[in-house]
Amino acid sequence: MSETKGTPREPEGQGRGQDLTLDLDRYVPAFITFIANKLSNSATAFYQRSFGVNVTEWRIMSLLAIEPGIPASRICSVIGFDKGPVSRTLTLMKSRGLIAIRNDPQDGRSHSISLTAKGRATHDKVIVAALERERRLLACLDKNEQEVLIALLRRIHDNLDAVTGGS
Amino acid sequence: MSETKGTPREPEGQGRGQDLTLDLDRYVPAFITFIANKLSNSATAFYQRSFGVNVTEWRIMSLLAIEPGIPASRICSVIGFDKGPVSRTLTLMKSRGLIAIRNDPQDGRSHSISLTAKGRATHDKVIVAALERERRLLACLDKNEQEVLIALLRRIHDNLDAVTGGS
DNA sequence: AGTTTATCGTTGCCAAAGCAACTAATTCAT
DNA sequence: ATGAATTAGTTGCTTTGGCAACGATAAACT
Repeated sequence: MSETKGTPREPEGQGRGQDLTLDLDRYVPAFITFIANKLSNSATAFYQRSFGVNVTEWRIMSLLAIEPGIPASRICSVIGFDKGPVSRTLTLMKSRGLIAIRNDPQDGRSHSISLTAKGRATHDKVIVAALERERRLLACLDKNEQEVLIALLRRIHDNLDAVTGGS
Repeated sequence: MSETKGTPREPEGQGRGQDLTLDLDRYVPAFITFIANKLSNSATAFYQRSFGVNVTEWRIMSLLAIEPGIPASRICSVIGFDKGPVSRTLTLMKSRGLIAIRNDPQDGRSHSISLTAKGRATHDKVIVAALERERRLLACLDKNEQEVLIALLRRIHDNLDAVTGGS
């Protein structure tokens, strides 16, 4: 308010002086958090209602379809979740017959996790809905813009240590 | 695995047939969720330790600095949170002297919320750290790429109804 | 070999946030 | 003007997910 937008030096966006504020139309952490929360909430509601799985379970299933036989630690690092919730979710999924957990003969601490036939069948249903949801989300961008977005997000993803590590 | 990557029709990325799987290197919802979770977790840990506020409190403060005197409903819609947690957080912030809540003389249900001097002082400290965190996050992109990312995220943000609404 | 150290996973505990039910207040419709 | 519908915010309940402590196994270092 006290700052005139009349000098649009391209990379400005905040007031200088004593009334420094965020520009919420350009603040990336807020954007990403907002989008992610809405996506996860609506995905859980929809997947739960339609297929009886929540988003976390779906993410685990989608990874197990790609990399069968992985241990829990691999799931944690790929989906970025703590091992506590992952362990609990795996226990639940096993009890529902979605996954099989075998001991790793090489390492008594580790396990080999994979989808059962039932888990695979559920996966094959959910993935159709998941891809359709992504398609709708990205429908506001043309094909090239989608590629640009994916490339930029991947670089941000790979740069997260710059924020989460050294604080 | 059963699909040869030898026919790279640009917009492929998934196997066809019975072993349809996600391509996690190109699946936007997973990227965004991963990034958002890591950002929020590390932000809360850092802001809590350094300034005694969590990320939700910081988001509310940053909005109150921009739009003093708004009601809670406005906070909910801008930060994308449910009114329950927002109400509880506001109560806590008031008890700590960060914000003032006055009754709206026009509407007995509504309130006018604003930062106190103490809240403003905290805001002015946190924002420096927040901008520095964003700077580090985006340091892997050049200035133009950052602009592109912001524009694309804004369009995704504005398109969320396509996924959260009709399903 | 034996002791330390590191890793995998489980569990207890807690904070964060959504949903639903509710109260109070306002607006809308007759 | 009065009853119906809407809206603002509070509160109870539940789910989700992180952190820390732990037990069990494996690796590393004398």
